[in-house]
Amino acid sequence: MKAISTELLRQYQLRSTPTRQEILHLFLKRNFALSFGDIEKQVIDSSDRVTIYRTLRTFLDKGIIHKVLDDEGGLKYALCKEACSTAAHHHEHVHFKCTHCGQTSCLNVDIPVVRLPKGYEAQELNLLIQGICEHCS
Amino acid sequence: MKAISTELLRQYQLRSTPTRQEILHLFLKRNFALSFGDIEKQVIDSSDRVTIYRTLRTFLDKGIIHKVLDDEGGLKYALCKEACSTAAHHHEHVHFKCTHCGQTSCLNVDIPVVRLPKGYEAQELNLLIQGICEHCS
DNA sequence: CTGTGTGCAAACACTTTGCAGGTGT
DNA sequence: ACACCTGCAAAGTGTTTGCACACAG
Repeated sequence: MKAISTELLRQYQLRSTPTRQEILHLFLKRNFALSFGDIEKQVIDSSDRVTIYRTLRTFLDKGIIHKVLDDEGGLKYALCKEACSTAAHHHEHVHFKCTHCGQTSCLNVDIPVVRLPKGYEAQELNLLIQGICEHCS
Repeated sequence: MKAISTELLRQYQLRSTPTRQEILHLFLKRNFALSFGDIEKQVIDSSDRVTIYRTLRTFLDKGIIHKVLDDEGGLKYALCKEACSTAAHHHEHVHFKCTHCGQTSCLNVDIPVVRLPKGYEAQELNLLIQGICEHCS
């Protein structure tokens, strides 16, 4: 696993540091979106809060992770997987938030086609579905 | 117009005060979502910032307005219209944000049906579309 | 060795809370 | 008259910035 994160960092031309390894590791371990708080809890002993902010921003800039928003505006982060890069480039996925366990993840479903009123032209589409996930049902 | 906001306030059993009138007025005048900043700019001379926060919260609680989120997590507010109350009760609409003029509004389109993977059950759906609006195209 | 990353402290922006006084009904 | 609103000040919370040192390449 460590090999994967090391490889990822090199791939994106980022220096390999403990904090980056740890955070990347976290994302690889879980396959759902993590909030700043989630991440902080796991690495606060080894890294400063500020470093986490900076690391996340760096990852965002490089396109390693992307933002995920829930209905209340709560911000989370998730790894960009193959799906991200292939589609019209990130943000074109459907997110699902379980109201029971609170986990948010990317769903691999087709993006629905929406008929817009005259004069409107869609460029990007964000869909958030809330409900019960496969684990909690 | 003032008559409308006065009527609205009475309807929701809220006292009619200058700040509430003014803010309600703003929402009635524009038919797109307003951010806290948008509202602040218009009423900061006559009302305190704190009062605006409290007024918005009151309106939210009473269901006069609802939150609208953009892709960056930016928070805006919009009047609840007929559509809001009829549908499975608020949040069940499609929001459109124009990348050109920045205005966000509720679109009156059908909510698409999404086929979820096995085990998932949808309860609520939020759709944000970004692109060019009828005015900017 | 050189430039980037990190930790710490402080600044900053945004939102909430407490309280005294003012206002709508 | 009474409950509810408002303004001001202060406390919270979350995020960013400046700077000196540490470390990866």
